[in-house]
Amino acid sequence: MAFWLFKSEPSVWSWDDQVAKGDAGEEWDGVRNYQARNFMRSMAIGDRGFFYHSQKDKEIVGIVEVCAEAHPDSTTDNDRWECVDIKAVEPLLQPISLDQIKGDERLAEMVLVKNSRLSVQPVTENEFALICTLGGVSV
DNA sequence: GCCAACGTTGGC
DNA sequence: GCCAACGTTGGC
Repeated sequence: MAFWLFKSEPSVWSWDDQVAKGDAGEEWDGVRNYQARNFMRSMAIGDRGFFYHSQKDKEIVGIVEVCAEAHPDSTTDNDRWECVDIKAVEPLLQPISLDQIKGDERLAEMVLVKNSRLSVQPVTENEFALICTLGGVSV
């Protein structure tokens, strides 16, 4: 299984919006970046990821699961853009802030730190497990 | 609100 | 195929 991080600006699409969709999940649409799209193409059903609030909050707030593989993005006619569907699994009891990640040498190599503009990115298994632990949830 | 970093576009 | 111009993202 692979691990990922999905970044969203909460005023556009928040964790609460995601939770409201329940197990049906929702398209992670609107991505217009090849790197991010390519990561989504490589995702498999059951992969886990973090849900990150950018801009104001700047923290990882929850865990999601991929529930549909890459398919055309319904928000555009341009067939080069694809997206997966994800569903909320559980919130972090303790959200993990960007500051906290930057301050932890074990997490300093995260793409979130290295390339802050990439909206869909891979997370290593170790990073995933550590953040789950820090966030108060079992993996 | 600013700006650095980065990605994309299009003229040559 | 290069690169200048432009647009967008997101941290500060």
